[in-house]
Amino acid sequence: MRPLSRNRQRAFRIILKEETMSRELAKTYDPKGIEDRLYQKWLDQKYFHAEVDRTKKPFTIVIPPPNITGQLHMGHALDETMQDILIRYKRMQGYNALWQPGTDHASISTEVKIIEKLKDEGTSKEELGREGFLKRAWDWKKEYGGRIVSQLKKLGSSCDWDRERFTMDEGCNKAVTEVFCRMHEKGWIYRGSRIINWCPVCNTSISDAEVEYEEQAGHFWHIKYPLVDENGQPSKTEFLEFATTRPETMLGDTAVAVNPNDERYTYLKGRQVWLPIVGKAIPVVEDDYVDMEFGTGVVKITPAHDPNDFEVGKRHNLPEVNILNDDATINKNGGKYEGLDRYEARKRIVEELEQEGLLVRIEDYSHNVGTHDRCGTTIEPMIKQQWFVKMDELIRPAVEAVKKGEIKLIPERMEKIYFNWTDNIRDWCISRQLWWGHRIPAYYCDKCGEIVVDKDMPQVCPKCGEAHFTQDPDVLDTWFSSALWPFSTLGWPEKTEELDYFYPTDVLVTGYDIIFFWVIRMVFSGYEQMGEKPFKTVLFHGLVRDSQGRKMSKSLGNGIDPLEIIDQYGADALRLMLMTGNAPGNDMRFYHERVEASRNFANKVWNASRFIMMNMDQEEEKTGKRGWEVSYDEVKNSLYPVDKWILSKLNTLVKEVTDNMDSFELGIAVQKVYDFIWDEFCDWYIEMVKPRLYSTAAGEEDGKRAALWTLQNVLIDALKLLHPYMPFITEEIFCTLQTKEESIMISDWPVFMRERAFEAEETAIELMKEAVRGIRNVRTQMNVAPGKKAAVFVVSENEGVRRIFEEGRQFFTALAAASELKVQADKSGIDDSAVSVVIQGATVYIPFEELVDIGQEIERLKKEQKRLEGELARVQGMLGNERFMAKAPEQKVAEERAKLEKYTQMKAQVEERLAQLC
RNA sequence: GGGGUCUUAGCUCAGCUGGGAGAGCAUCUGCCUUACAAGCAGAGGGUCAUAGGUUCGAGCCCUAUAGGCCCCACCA
Repeated sequence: MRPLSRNRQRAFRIILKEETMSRELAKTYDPKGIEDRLYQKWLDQKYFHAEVDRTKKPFTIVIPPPNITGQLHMGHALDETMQDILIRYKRMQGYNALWQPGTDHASISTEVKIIEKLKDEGTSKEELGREGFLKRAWDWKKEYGGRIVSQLKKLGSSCDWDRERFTMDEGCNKAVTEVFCRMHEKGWIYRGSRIINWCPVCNTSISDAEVEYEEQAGHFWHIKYPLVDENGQPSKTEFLEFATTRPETMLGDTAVAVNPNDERYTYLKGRQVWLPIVGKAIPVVEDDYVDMEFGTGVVKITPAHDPNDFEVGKRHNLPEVNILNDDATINKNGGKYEGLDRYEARKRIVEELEQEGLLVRIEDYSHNVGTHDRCGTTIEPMIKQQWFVKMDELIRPAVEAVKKGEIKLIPERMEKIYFNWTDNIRDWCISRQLWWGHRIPAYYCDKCGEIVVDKDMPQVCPKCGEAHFTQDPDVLDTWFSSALWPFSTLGWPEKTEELDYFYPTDVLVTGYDIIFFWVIRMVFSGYEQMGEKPFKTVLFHGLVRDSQGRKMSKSLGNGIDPLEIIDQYGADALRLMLMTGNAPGNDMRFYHERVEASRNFANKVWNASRFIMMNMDQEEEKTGKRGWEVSYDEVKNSLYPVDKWILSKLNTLVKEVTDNMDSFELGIAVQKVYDFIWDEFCDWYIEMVKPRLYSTAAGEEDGKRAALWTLQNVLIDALKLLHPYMPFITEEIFCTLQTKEESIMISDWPVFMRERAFEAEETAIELMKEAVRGIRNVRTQMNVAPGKKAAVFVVSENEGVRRIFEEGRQFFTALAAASELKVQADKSGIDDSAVSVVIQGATVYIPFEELVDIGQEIERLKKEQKRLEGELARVQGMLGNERFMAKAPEQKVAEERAKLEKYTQMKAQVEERLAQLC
């Protein structure tokens, strides 16, 4: 390999093979070292930073803030890669691109982790007290909060780190308090005693969205309660049978219900049943809620521990008897069962019922049990005083926005999931009995108990004048602050320039799994607080699963650490792998083989560039001029048809990729770039220009320079198209390749240029490619040794076709392994035993010295004849169909006509050749 | 119970508004051709789940069926 020019040596010092200290570029691309160096450069140059600039159009993405407790996983990697691609693309297009980063305090997750840690240290939350605990939490945040951020950087994320935010920083706190007070003022946040989901392990209420149902094998206990006789005593003969999955809740039963239309039970009207164990009479009520078809048509009602029963209880004014303590042990209302765990109590109650002859039978039963999504504990419905957000009115603009298309969801089917939630929405329980989070700005008068909601602790009670207050001990659901993220990060409630300029944001990228938790809540919060949507488009992605299609999880131990993959293959390879062959909203599987394929592509790009740089160096040594110093106008007239062909192909690529990116078809876009670089550019174009570059013949200087110019400029544009996906390698090559611009990430995105569309050259080169493929094919079929050259005759009556081959003679000879190329109008001088390949308008003959099996050759031609006949039949069928001709679009008809001509011509050529041989 | 989604080459998946079935990996054959063996040149392999329908034309639209996955609801 050639030595490098001086400035090139400098740039490549880092990637030289250290062990040899030779001047060769490494044959394989090694991302180690390069990635960190380039990322640091971008940071130093402040390329990620965006300032309000009214002369430019903004393009904004807010990051879904990762939890401070989190470690980077494949889901993040996919999420961040997509955002980075969009941001880098828009930045190159000249937009003022802001990627707003930050982290989430993740109230309950973090609190649980800290509690675990405290336990290890032999202490506890209670022992530390609220203040002490919060101090520990902040320490924890300082220690681990930065970890996830540094991991995001490894991916190449071009976030504006100068603007990093945290959901519990001063500004976000202010936003949360402001929203709480405003909504309370409006009556949309209220405090109420309602049935909520309680996690007995985390000791807090949780929202409906946080309940995960899982199918569990359980039992159905068939039980009977005695009716109450006329003396007010339990009857010895009359019973009412029903079934339950949670027998212990009978301690809180306050009624038994039947359907009013159930004729079997009309006699029960006005009667009572005897609640065993507890020993009291409870009424029989009639309620439509009861399904007559199910079981015996009798339901025990426990208003305090079942959401449906709660409703029934409200309708019939039933007492609510809470039988559970917060840790799910039975409380004093459970009498002798007080203090027992809910499951132990269940066991004993069943035993007691059995002894009393009230247990009819036990049936195996599989049913869905609500669990807490964070800890997996079976949740317990309980009636508690909590804070709620009233949803019915708040949700309306959020529904309208999507219906009217003001907010676009990609893929579209996500809209159905969205509406499914909005249509069935219930009030949002926002208070949590935790310490780590935003404290609820509600204050209770120490004297009269009056509730005052305000930004700060009130001075005097408006009711009784008392000056002492106690703040509500609860904190807010972590999603309450996340819901404000698109505007709180931009400075709201202050009227900042940023807010005015960057809001509404453009795209939100996230997984479909948090559509309820987050997306919808941001939408209604945006409309409510800002009077404007938070983003224009939501781009959803799926889950990254393991190679067997399972979710990656800690318990399965099947998670793949993105950082290890980056270490092994480079961030670019990981990013490319995540983006190929995947459609929006679809899950994908992780395969090492797929990362390897991406790594191989990086290497391909590297080597193509290496080849081009080598040739440029040689040219520079000779002429002292760099390729990029030459303008298009200077080489325009020296361009060969192949040069125009690749430029034209690139031109089309630019248009298509841009269109795909604009429609968020990121996977399709990168696939096209991949195919262009590997197939068209490397496998064809580079091979086509090699003879020209290596030529020492006089008078070829202009042509050589045109080739170099084309190589370099096509490469640069291809790198630009690739840059959003593979930022590191493209930057490294770009900077080495030329010195005009300092970074590819702030260079201009390529645009389609009409004057660089060369249709004639495209057709010509495609024809030659077909000839080359045909010849290679025949050679393989005939087992011709690769090194063995043979003369090639191209015979065509068409002068234009002959000219095409004359103009491409140089590379065609090389690619077709021809010892010599003769282009002629007739087949004079060609031996009959020559092998032939038919392309449109020409027949290519290859006379091999060895005897060719004529029979085999005839066979081959007949096969080709048959294929063409098949094609012709299809085309003629279409063109002969009146209705096709009447209804098909003009362009389609023209295409088919062209095919008819092509196949007719080729068939004639094949038949002519067959006639000669037979 | 309601809804979504998938079924395309041996495997994993693309296939944009309907207009002659694609990629990567795997397999087979031949090549260390001075950018790249993480490569090059060739090849094999698909009744696009099944059955109907709409259409000049269906992998794509409609209906039904079978199987897989997911979300929501939660009949106690």
